[in-house]
Amino acid sequence: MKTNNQNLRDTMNLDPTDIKLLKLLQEDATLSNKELAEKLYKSIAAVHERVKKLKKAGYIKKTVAILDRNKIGIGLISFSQVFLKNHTFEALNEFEREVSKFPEVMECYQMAGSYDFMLRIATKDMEAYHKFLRHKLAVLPQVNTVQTYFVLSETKSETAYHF
Amino acid sequence: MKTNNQNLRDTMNLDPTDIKLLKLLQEDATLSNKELAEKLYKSIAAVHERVKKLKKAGYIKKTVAILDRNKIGIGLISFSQVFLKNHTFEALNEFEREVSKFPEVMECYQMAGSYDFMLRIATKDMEAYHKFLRHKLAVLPQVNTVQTYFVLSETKSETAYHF
DNA sequence: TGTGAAAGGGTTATTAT
DNA sequence: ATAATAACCCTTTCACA
Repeated sequence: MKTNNQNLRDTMNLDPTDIKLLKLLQEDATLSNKELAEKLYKSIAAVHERVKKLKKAGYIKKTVAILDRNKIGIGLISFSQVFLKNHTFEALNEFEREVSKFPEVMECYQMAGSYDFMLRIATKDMEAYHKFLRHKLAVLPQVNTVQTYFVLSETKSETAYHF
Repeated sequence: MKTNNQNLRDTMNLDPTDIKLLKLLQEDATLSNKELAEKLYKSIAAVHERVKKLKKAGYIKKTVAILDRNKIGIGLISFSQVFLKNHTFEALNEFEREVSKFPEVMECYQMAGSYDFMLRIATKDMEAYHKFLRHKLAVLPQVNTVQTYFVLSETKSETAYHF
């Protein structure tokens, strides 16, 4: 099974129809096979088959609803640059594992350059961020320093890649 | 119409079922009303009605497919801190408007603190990033300096908020 | 791979409670 | 606000090109 999947992923080639399909679905995943078929000048069955393949091959990782974060009480986004005390394999791994468990951490990236990790953090407000920093992030034994920048306003927030 | 919508948005209160619904859909928007109804111990019609309301009221902004960016040839993510030459209302607005048009810019945030904007940029590779910087971003007349940090690896990437 | 048709299931509007 | 019904549309599969 594992081998099969891997083979599919590595060998699958996207034709122009697949690319259009992916572009449409990453903008609006509620499009029905019928609607997609019309836009692509293909039959419903053909579209259905392609979408199934693209999912199986891992091109489509998941389909999700994007919520209005302010309406659900997520009022503060911040970016934290985290410097670790040391850069052993174990320290990096352990930090990644632990920090990924925090629900406030939406994204975690290991960075090239002057700091080690960049986190995008979503909290209700400044007080919630403060608690997160004091009781969760700063408490991790691998962490040396944390530098946080707060978002004033969100101008663009896109999930669809241009390719 | 506009007034109606606005009223709906501002006055709608979420009960525990709405919250569970939103949480389920932001993890997996392919769940059918039937599946949601089973998980929430409600009727299909009730779930259908709630989802419709939550969309209309703007809680659910859109539903999208999340693609595997490496498979579609987006190999480089970078964060750019952008400092503007001046901070007039017009300069800020004009920068936001122009930078949002670039497909490489996935996210644009105005920041509190020492720099003005934070961009998350997605490109095929370093060469594509370089072209973007030289011919698009650095060319904007409002831009003073750009400091870019490159992502080595993505440890966590989540679209679902914890609320 | 793509097509068209058939069967089954899901979605949606309507009704009533 | 929820439940039940019915009509409709969509998804899914299959035989065939």
